[in-house]
Amino acid sequence: MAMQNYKINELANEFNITTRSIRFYEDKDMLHPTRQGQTRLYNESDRVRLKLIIRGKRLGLSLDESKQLIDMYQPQGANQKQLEKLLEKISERRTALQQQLLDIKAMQLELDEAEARCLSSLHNLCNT
Amino acid sequence: MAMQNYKINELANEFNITTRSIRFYEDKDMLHPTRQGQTRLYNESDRVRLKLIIRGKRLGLSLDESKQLIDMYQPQGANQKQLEKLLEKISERRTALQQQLLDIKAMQLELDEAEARCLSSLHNLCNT
DNA sequence: TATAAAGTTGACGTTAACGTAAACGTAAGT
DNA sequence: ACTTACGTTTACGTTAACGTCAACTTTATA
Repeated sequence: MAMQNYKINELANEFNITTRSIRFYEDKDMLHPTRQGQTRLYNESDRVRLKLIIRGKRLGLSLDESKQLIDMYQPQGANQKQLEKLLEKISERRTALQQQLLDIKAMQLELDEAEARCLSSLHNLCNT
Repeated sequence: MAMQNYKINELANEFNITTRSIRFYEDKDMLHPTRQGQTRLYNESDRVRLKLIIRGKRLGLSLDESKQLIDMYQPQGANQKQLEKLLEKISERRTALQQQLLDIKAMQLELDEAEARCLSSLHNLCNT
């Protein structure tokens, strides 16, 4: 089973983004496609990284934050200090995620109330 | 019990943002302080709106999106069409929140794995 | 072989969300 | 009266994350 390859447009379609964005991410050193001639070829690893970038965006992360997160996932030749720093960052991220969970719950409740008021208003409009 | 009032700096401190931001939000029509002389005075309603803005930011919403959400919460003199549009938007928001929940869970798992690898690497460093 | 389709690299434009600085008014403490 | 702190407006600066040409090459296809 040969390593799966993707052309830039395939990825752009799959994730519903522009090729411009994909090249931009490469510029930011977040993707590292090989070349066939001058054409970019992406492998599965790049695809995963792209997926993580998109997910990060949905959670409101900046590209820099996503990059840091992604880079954390393979602590290759990291020394002790770097590893401890990573653990710190992981912990911070976890805290942020917890907060986001709370925020989501709160916002869901407010949506419920807003919806109720909307429906009530609609009902009133019919009965007057 | 008189209506609670806040000065711009009190709010800035409470939410850990700059007064510049608060004035900016007013410019965007998201806050409506009264004036005492030329000084701004914020009431509880403004404070709540500010809280919603901040929460929106933590979830990655743009100011425009937050504004729309906040404006939804009081469908005052909305007609039927507007109310139905609101219900639609509420539903969309809910969907987005659901996706964010999934994203958070996924990211939490990945943080777990990343942490495990970090700890393992640290352990290896000690035993070699 | 022509011609369209998809790829490339610059380079400049754009929008959001403030930061920052200038230039000024006002109110409190010493 | 003087300073210090806080308030104001106006306006230009900045960063992130792309969009949008332009000018070109390569690949696929009729």
